[in-house]
Amino acid sequence: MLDIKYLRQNLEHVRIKMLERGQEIDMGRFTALDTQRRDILQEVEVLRSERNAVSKEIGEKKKRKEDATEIIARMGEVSARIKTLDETLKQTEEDLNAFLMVIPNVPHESVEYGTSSEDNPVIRTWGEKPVFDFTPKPHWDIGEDLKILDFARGAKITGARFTLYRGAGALLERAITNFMLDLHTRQHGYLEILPPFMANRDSMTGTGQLPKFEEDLFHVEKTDYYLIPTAEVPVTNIHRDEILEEKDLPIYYVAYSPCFRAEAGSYGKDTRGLIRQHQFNKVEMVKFSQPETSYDELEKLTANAEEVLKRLKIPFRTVSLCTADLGFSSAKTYDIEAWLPGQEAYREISSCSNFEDFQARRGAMRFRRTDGGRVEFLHTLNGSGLAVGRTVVAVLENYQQADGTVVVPEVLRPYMGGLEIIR
RNA sequence: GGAGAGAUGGCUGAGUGGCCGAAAGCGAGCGCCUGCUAAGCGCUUGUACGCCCUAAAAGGUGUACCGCGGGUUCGAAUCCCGCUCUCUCCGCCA
Repeated sequence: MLDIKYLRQNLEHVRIKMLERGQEIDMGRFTALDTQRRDILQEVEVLRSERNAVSKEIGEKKKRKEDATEIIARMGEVSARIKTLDETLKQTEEDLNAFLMVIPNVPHESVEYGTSSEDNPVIRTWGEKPVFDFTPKPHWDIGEDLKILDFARGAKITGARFTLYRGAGALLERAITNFMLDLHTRQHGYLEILPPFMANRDSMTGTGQLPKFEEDLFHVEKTDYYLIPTAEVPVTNIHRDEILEEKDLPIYYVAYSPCFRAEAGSYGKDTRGLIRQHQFNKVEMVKFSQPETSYDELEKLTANAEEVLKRLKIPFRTVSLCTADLGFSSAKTYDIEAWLPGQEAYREISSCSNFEDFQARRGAMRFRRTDGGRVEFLHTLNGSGLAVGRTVVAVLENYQQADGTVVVPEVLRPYMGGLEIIR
């Protein structure tokens, strides 16, 4: 959510920034609601003030056994008026809030203007693409041939976009997860979290999934709960409605979780393989920082995610999302794209974002300055470190051999009982 | 699933209709005192929103907030209703 005072004072600037994202915002409606709210607020507060004063007077009169029936009657009318105004005020605030809640974040000044993912500038490229003396296979063929991925049975058990892992496949997924958690906790200074895999409406609203993107979520019937689409939701909401001490910042958390996405509107896209599933595993890094250091933290966070691919020796490139491709809550996002030889394409494997105070404002996440004691919104960041299923894809495709077997990356072998080749 | 108890400021804990944004203690901050440390003394110590002032802060002022949402009343932390969460006991269960 944007700062309402900032919005008031920068109407045109925000309008243009939203247009760059491809969003038309009706600023007239905002101004009307905002003005109406303040007008009613002022009127009702004057009346409340009067009621407070006179009620005190009534109390004193009664104590002195004086007659107060006349002013009691008058205050009855004032109270009735307050009640009416309160109802209008409540409605206006709801409308205003609903309006603000669906306005995306303002892109950071360093974010380039663009109209699609084609316009995302490449920031850096790492690694040598493997050269094969045979035609590399896509991971779904590799996985099925080795009997480590079973798409047909996943679909039988549940439905499309669900996969059954077997044997070395299941072990590989688990090994990658543990390797990444160990790297981030032991080398990069993150505290491991194991969060709930369902979250309530307030949490979903805090991080920005709701109210706008309800159709992307799985809702659990007869409850207020949603399956989390990413560990970002429960982990960022750890500090919802809290005031932290500045000395405790920055805070680094890392969490493994399964992620559940309805993938509405992606019919026909990536229908084969592990790339786009309704359920997948992810290791997520989440940071809380002071505003002045959040962009340094974003660079470090992105480097932490890249380090996973470097250690796995998988080629990748990092792009900066342009205005049109930027997520709803994000001010700036780097996507890390791993090279997939089977598809001859770079595919997203991590997304690292700085939300600035956008989520903090929605979720009332604040901190108190050591110097001066002022309370301010903090900045939240997160990034995949990495998407586990897609890392399995990258390993299978980059480490495949002519005979259909797959070499296990060296850093994963300790996590797989020393296994060197999946055959 | 059944029965009961509870939810107050950073923490502990008073408060059963007006004198309560809220006692007291602890903690924290500032100052005084003491050769250092400790003790002692004094003061300060929530958040949000609106308005005034300001370049912006600071400051002033008003309103709201005692788990959340309604209700009664001139007036609610306090009375009534609903909900959520926590704890205890019973049942069930990994």
